[in-house]
Amino acid sequence: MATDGPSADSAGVTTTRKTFALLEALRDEEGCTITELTARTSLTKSTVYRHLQTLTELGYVIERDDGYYLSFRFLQLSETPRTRTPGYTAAKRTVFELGEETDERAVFIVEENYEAVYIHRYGSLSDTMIGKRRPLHSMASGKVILAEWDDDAVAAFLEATELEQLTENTITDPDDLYAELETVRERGYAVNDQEHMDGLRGVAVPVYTPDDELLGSLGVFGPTTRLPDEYVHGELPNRLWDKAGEIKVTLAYGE
Amino acid sequence: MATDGPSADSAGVTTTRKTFALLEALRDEEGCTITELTARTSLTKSTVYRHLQTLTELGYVIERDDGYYLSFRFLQLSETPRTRTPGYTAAKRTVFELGEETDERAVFIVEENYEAVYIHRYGSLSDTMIGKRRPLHSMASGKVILAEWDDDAVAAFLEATELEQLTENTITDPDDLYAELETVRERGYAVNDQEHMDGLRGVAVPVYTPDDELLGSLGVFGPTTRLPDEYVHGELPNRLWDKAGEIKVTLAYGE
DNA sequence: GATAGTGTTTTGCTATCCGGAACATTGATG
DNA sequence: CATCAATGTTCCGGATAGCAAAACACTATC
Repeated sequence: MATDGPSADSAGVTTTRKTFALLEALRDEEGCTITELTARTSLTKSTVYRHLQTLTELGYVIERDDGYYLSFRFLQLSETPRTRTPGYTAAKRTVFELGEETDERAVFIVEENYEAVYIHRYGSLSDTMIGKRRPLHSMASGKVILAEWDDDAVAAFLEATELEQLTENTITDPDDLYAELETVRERGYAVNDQEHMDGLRGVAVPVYTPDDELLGSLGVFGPTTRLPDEYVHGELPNRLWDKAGEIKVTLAYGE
Repeated sequence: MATDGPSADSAGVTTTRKTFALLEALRDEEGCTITELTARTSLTKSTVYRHLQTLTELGYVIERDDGYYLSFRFLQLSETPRTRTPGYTAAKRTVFELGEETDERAVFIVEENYEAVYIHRYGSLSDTMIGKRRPLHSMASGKVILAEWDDDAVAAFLEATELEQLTENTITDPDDLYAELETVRERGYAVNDQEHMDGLRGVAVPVYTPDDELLGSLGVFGPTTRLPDEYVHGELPNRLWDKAGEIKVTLAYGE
């Protein structure tokens, strides 16, 4: 069931909301029939059919014998933000190298609408996580990004969001978060110590452009058994700083 | 000016077409103001405003001081097809390795609606090409894919499309294409010899799943000066076969 | 052949979307 | 400060586009 579907209480263009409810149902499960999409959305059969026909004509949905699929044409819409700045493209290559060198999951994450968004990721073949959104406060990468903001900006974030408790370790008290961000600023890196998911640790550093603007956050995560304290506070941040510096150099001097 | 916008002659849900006209205008140029989008689309100012507000509420568009931007949320829609099969994810890593090893542009391409679509690419920081669509007949990767089809399927393709002439070398005669596909089948690889763009050569091979289904096409391309005949017909296809085989093995036995 | 399930088309109704106009805001200029 | 132009935001009445329900067509199964 698509979670971002149209709501009767929402303003705006209702037809557009219905279209996206349908697209999100397909996002969550491809190859659905019209009957299945009717069940997954709160739309009627003929509305589903009509929207699908339109989306198919526009090239955003593919109809096959067994059902409907999202088209690769959405790549054109997603690559526009993902290549918004050459830094994002440079980070892609770095994430790959980092993943290979550490033999762990490597990620490049940015913030959008107060959420951490996976832009690039090196890891398993199954779930690429790209495009997925996570709370800023419970991730090393998110904390790195928050640490770049002044207190007013962090206060606005706290006003607009809730410090959701995901594990026993998750920071849920604003004062604790301010203190943690201060630690991140001093250290130059952030650690997620099972704050997002039990058994998982992560380290992240900020990535700056040659103009010293924050580009995003470069991070590595893995099971606690493979990321002990000495590594998390020693070699790993060092390696991440090196890699972040490589991105900066690539941007300053070209490939 | 968005090229896939709504047309007065089209059937279907007109409101949805207007929404996508707007999204495509933003795809082509980000950071536009309402006035600019009104000029770029044939929509009126209040329609533009209304749709943008809806898209912003849905999280697909971001409003900033200087204009409107596409959200990373589109990654969620594009990653669904791009991770439709683990083979595509495996191909991503291989494309990177291939690009690094050859020091050329490396690509993984699939077919959708009779067009070649760049799914993964290793190359310059500027234009990543991902999501872009190209004619099948003028690309090595496209010819590899066409060579996998039987004559009926190729005939249907020829019926539905036009063999557009892009360079002097482009194949524009159906009989020539059939002959070329036969050559591709015999050789096991395809060459694009300045058929798509003057000065550019490419080589591509098919990538198969462990079930021997066609996954897509793995290719390398670069300027003719760097891709001479001996390389194009010798070491390069060999390397591509090796890499394609690696994908197959990865899929068969895991990472 | 009959039947159930699913996809496609039809159709009348009305609410939604639209576009034009009014209004609000902002920045620049004198 | 006042004025003005440009741009963004809201309002509003009308009509048509979108809707949902129903009818119809198609397919697979027994």
